[in-house]
Amino acid sequence: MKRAFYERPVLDVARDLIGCVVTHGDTAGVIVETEAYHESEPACHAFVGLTPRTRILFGPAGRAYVYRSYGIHAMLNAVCEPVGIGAAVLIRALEPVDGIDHMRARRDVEPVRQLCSGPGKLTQALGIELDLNGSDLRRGPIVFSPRPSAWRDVEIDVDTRIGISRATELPWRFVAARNRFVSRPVRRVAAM
DNA sequence: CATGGGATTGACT
DNA sequence: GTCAATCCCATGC
Repeated sequence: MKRAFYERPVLDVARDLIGCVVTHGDTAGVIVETEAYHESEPACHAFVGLTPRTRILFGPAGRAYVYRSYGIHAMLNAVCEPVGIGAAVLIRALEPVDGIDHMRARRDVEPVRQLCSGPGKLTQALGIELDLNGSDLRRGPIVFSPRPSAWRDVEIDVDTRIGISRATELPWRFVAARNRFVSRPVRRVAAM
């Protein structure tokens, strides 16, 4: 997708990324779960303002923001909104499409359902690490591409975000309806 | 420079 | 259901 796709309001991008494809090397999957984060709310890293860590978030849209969570997991985000506004979409789950055996080897688990069903799992399955922070999602090595035709009219459920302690009430989690590859089922469904 | 807290996961009770 | 692992970085002295 072009830069303009990511320069829009982060909630729109989070919704529209459902059904799009993430590719890294020989592995790829369809995005089935996302969350939006925006500098205006305290769950977003950019809430604290411009620091070395949040520099990427405030930069040009369409780049990867990759950070380490709990000292263990890498989290993949797509930076959104115009330069100067800190916002990003967290990629929380993929439906595996390509390189499934490679994913199995990296994850050391067999069932396809468990390969990318969580933000830390999918980065491990795709081999995404912190060195890709700031990379361009159009040029690679991580590439985001538009919805395949089968995903054109995907139905999307909305729910509150997972694993945060602040701004927990915001319905900023987006999930492909009835999809079995998500990290957790939706609790409070508000179909769109 | 020391401290504390995670946008999580997997193992275990 | 509980809990520890483990690293980055924001914050405060």
